[in-house]
Amino acid sequence: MLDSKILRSDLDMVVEKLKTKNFNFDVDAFNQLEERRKSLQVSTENLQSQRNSRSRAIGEAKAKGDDIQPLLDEVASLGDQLKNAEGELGALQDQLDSLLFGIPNLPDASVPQGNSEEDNTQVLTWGEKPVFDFEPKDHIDLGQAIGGIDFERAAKLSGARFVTMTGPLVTLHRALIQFMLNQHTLQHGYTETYVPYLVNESSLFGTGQLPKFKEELFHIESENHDLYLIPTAEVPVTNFVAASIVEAKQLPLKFVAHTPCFRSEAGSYGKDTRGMIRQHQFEKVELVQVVKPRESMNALEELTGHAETILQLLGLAYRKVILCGGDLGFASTKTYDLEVWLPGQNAYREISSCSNMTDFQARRMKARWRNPETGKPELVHTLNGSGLAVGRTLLAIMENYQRADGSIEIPDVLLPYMHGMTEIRG
RNA sequence: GGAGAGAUGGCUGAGUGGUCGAAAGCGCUCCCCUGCUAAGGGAGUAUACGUUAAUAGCGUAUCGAGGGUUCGAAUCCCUCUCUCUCCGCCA
Repeated sequence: MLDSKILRSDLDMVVEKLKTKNFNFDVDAFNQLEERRKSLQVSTENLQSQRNSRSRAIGEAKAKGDDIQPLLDEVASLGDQLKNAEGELGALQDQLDSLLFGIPNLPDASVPQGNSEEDNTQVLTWGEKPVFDFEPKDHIDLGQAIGGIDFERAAKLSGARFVTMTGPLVTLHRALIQFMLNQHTLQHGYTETYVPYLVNESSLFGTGQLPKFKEELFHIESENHDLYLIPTAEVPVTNFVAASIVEAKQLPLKFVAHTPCFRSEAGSYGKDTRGMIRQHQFEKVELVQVVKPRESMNALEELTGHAETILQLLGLAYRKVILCGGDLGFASTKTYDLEVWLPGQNAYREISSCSNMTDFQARRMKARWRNPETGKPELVHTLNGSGLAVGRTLLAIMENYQRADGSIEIPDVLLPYMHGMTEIRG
């Protein structure tokens, strides 16, 4: 959510910046609503003021033992007028709110113009793409050869976009999670957290998934419950600081959480239908930071670096891009995507997305810190990034570490977690 | 699942219809005193919105959330959420 003050004071700048995010702001509609809101608010507050002073007078008169009936007659019509005015103002405020809630965060000046993935700018590439003296398979064929990855079985249980895995590949999957968590807690200074996988509407509003992106969520509604499956650990973890004031000396807060993520993938029919790239359910190790506003851009570099370290330690070639305005997420002011090289697809594919949300989520969540310089509570900045998406990391390892006979070598850093296994074969 | 208690400012906690944005204490800030430290004295100390050149004044809202009663609600009524205690059940 943007600061409604800058909408009023610097609307042109806001509209201009939103254009780079391909968001067309209806200036006329906003101005009209604003005008009406202003006059209605003033007149409503006048009525409230009258009511308050009259009521006080009645109280005083009563205390003195005077006859209050004439005073009561005077205020007889005030109640109805007030009720009308308050109702009208409330309805108008709701309209303005729903407008405001739907406006994305403003992009940083360093964000390139553009409409789609193609316009993202590459910052760097790391590592050597593996060279094979045979035709590399994709993870689906590899999984089939080794056994243990079964999409049809999952379809029987749940439907499309699910998978069951059995055997050593699942051990590798678990090893990845352990490795990532250990790296982030022991080397990068994050605090490990355990969180609910079902969250309420207000949490999702706080991080920006609601009200605008409801169709992308799994909604659990029953007689006694109204909850959503988390699409990412960002939601529960970032909301740790919702409706609170954090002491300056506690910042930055750095949390890491391993959770499943659930996404309905509505609107992505026909996209990545094969394999494990795009699933309704996947595991992710998520990094979240809560920082002082001044430090958030540095924190984004740091956090992205932490995700990159995982790729580097796993020896996976990747490239780092800055998302262009059109590809940038709703709540983000700047996002780095890390794209891992997949030999089976002969392409780089997203494996991590690291974003600085500045005060956008903090304002929705009312997450603040006490600034010692002013003594006042001010909004914090929040950041998050995948460190990494585990399912995609698993298939990246399968495809990058495959051998001619279809077996898969285990990267060195994972060996301590594989209880003796050095390779996986069918 | 059954029975009961509760939710007030950064924190603890008073307040059961009127001048209450809210006593008191703690914490914090500033000042005074005191030859260190400690102790003591005084003043200040919520947030949002509107108006405004203004972080000055003034106005409005906010005592878990939403509704209601009333001229007037932290206080009374209803619904919901959450917390705690006891009993039962249970991974």
